[in-house]
Amino acid sequence: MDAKHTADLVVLTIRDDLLKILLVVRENEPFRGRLALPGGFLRPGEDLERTARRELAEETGLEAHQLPLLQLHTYSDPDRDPRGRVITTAYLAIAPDLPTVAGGTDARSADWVEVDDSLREQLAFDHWIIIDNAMERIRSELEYTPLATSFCPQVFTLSELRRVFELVWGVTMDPGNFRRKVATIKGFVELTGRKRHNRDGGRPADLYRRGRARTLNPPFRRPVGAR
Amino acid sequence: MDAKHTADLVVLTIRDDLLKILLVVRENEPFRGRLALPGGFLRPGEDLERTARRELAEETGLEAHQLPLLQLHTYSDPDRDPRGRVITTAYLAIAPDLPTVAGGTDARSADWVEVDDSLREQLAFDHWIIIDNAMERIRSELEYTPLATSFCPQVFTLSELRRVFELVWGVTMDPGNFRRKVATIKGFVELTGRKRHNRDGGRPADLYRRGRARTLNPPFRRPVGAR
DNA sequence: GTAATAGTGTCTCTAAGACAGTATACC
DNA sequence: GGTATACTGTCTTAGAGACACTATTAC
Repeated sequence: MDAKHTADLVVLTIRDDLLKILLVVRENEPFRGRLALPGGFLRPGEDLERTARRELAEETGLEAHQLPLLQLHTYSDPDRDPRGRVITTAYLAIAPDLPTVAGGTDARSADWVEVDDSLREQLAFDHWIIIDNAMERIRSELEYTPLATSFCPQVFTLSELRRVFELVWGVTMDPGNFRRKVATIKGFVELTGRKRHNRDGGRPADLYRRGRARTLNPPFRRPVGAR
Repeated sequence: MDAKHTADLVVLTIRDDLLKILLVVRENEPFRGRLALPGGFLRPGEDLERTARRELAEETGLEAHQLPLLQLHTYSDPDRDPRGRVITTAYLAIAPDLPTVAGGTDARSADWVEVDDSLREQLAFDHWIIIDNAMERIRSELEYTPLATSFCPQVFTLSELRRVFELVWGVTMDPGNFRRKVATIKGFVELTGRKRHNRDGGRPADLYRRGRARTLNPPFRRPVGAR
């Protein structure tokens, strides 16, 4: 049988010291007016990753040519879309805090919503399941891959990096042990030699950039009590 | 745009002390006569996991109602199928050594092929990429999930379980350390109390069954030099 | 007894967690 | 000086790897 196919995006960032997801208000039926993941239909000649990038730009104004996309999962319940047979593949994008986004053609507006809040909303389609699955995947990816650095700008402090782990896992971590742990993982981060001064005083922090490692060895272990 | 959608299966087992994958010889064009993953087209009312189960039964005679399927990745290159726009979602199934399989309707024959051999064959479509990605995924899953027990029958010895890790990772492991490691992971395996006697002598081995853990804590660490 | 396989104990080293102490900034 | 943030060191414990040793079978 023939089906339509969409790519939906879970776009995450840290803003105001909170973990936030990019959601759009649907402009068209079905679920007009509801919050939804940005995304849209596959076009001829495109693969799904290109669809995801194009829709992200169209719906939110985020140009993401260099943003790495991670394919998450494909949802194919026959009844998941009231319009008929629509299969969707979810992609993950993580960005450092970005300028406020603007709605594009398909969506009335695009905004950052705290992830926990988004899961309490009435979302369009099965999007709450997609977000829920995505969050569990991200919590796991933090253990074994340098994904956490995707939340940080090009150069960052270890406090910023630690905050990513704390927000995603819902824990607090000892700064000293975190620093030592990061240092034992080869290729995770590199010293830049520069420092960042704080407004309110305090010792200036060393600035780091991402390393070349594509996998963390040894991996992080999610603390007991973490999400 | 509309597209056709297929589910393809990476079915693995250990036979003759080798890691083997289930492949079919294609009965129809395109790629008639070539080896391919079992799989086929989505039908109305089915989700992709049901498609995968149905095709597995039709093409290979394997009834897999209770076999857990793990969704791997969706492949959507516009040119991946010469017939036109066909997107495929790959699923993983792992089975303990099974009775020899027979070809079904769509496929001339189904047979177990050593995985490394399969990657040297000229496979249909992009199936070598799917297998390659699947193997990397499995190597990773062994670290964090009880997937290894899926290769074993309901009750098994620790030597059998250790052999799964050795074959998938391409290493040899110290039996004593492996035993101690397995014991520290809560809910990974449980003692049955029974023992298995060997033909050629040797101390009888304790028999275990899978535990309830869905994630390994602490996880295994892939030895250096492992695949 | 020997050969074969299963299982235990011990020693060393790495890594994790708790937490005290030091360093460098702003005020 | 006080406060705030960044970083270092030390102690204890858990886990990994190497490897010697004991246990139980077939022959």
